[in-house]
Amino acid sequence: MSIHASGSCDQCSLKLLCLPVGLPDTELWQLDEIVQRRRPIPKGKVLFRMGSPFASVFAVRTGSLKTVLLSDDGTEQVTGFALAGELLGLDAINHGEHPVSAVALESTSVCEIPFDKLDTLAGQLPGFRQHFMRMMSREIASDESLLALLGQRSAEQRLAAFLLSLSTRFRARGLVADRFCLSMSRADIANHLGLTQETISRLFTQFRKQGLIEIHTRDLRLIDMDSLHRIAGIRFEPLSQTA
Amino acid sequence: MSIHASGSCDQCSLKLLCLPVGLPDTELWQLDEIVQRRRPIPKGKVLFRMGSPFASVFAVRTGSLKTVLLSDDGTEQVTGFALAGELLGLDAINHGEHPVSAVALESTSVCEIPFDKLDTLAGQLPGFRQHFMRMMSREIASDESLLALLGQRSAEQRLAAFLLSLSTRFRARGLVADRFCLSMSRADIANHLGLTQETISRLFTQFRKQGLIEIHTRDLRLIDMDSLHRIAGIRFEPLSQTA
DNA sequence: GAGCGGCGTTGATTCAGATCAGAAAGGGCG
DNA sequence: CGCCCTTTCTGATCTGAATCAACGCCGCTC
Repeated sequence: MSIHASGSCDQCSLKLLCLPVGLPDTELWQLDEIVQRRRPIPKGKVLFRMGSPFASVFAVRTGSLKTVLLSDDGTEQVTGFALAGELLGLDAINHGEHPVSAVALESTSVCEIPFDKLDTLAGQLPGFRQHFMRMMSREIASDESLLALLGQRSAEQRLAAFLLSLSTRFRARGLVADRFCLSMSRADIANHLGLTQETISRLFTQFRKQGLIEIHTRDLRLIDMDSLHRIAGIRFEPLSQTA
Repeated sequence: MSIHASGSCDQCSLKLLCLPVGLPDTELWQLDEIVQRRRPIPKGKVLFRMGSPFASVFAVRTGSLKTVLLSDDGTEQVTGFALAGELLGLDAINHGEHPVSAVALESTSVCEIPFDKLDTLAGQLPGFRQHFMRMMSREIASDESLLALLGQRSAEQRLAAFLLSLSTRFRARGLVADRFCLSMSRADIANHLGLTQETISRLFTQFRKQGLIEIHTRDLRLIDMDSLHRIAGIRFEPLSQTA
């Protein structure tokens, strides 16, 4: 049960990124009414576990998470990272259970939106329905970009594209685009990009020596974005909502 | 207006796989009314081109297509193959233009569903809305599995998994699971799996020599599915769990 | 502040799959 | 049927990233 009901969608700084997008104030309260605000999830703890029943979609309020798909043989794939304003659980609507686990990368708070109520609202408010479909669609499109990244690009290109994608997402959140903190470990980045931790580490030092970035453990600064773009080989269209 | 109106959803053999799923007969006619049936697309021709404006979702009636994402630098990624009963264009709802091109792999017929009408119907019929969301969700989940395939698996594992996945999809369409025709070229398979056509070719002969499959150009027979399953999903250790 | 464990870096070596180069097999068409 | 063109197959070689192996660093706890 959520007792921790600080804030409302109306007052939330993310309302231009998150589910409320496009909802007129006269309708926003209806969404607000079904949103449950939860107490923060500590770093390393799961929001939901792969295989667990699906009942709600989640929106990240603060912090970040990774989504991890565990295969039968024990292999893991970090399918994405979720930042503030992004939705989690869209992949679970179909089967009714989560195909991935969501793990907090830092202390993270989320809003819970019970799916049955969301669906009802989608029936009533065309604008909301359309926006929700767009968010699902964006998820598909961004997964496709990531597929192209994993299928066609060198390690160097992948990391450059990943950093630029993060940068874009931070900027969309009103943060500076050239200086941010990596909440995920090298191993998580590596896994997500289909590489190894050693390769990521080597690339970070290579980029640093080339004067493209500055990095101290997890504090990152992008110095030469143009070169990074050139390396990435893609004029980016964002990599992923969940990149 | 579509003049080529052969058949209706009600009579279509795919109605248990396609958009009509879960719609009671009393509502099916409403869907039927907005579906436009097109004349077949010849092999190699596009259904829609990357970058073109999005107006409709398409359902494959017969035949098959590949979806291709073209990057700025000219590299292509085959993001998927669409078989009968599957939807195309879901990734375009967000930006309003197609992020991929859809190319027919053989003579292929599709049904066109104008998205504005689909959305209206989604507002009116909860069952339809929920099913459509499930189809979008499934797309996301399956892209995530593919991500795991590209991120973590060897060439051998990728191809085995791909063949088994095709097999499953054919079976769901009432076809035999162990004998089918590959409508896509080796190059398409290779690209989709993040490999080269030479590797695919070598793997086919390897699988043949191991007695796992029989293959004559594009006519495939899966002989030892158990072994294919074993190949598709073994080895590797989990990766560090937290943060 | 000594010891410890998780993360990150660096170096040496290996190997899966890419690349390069042809040969063979179809397949459409005059 | 014979020609041409595309697709597929096979072999030889190369290479980017994985793997294997230490080691340093930082933040803990005791």
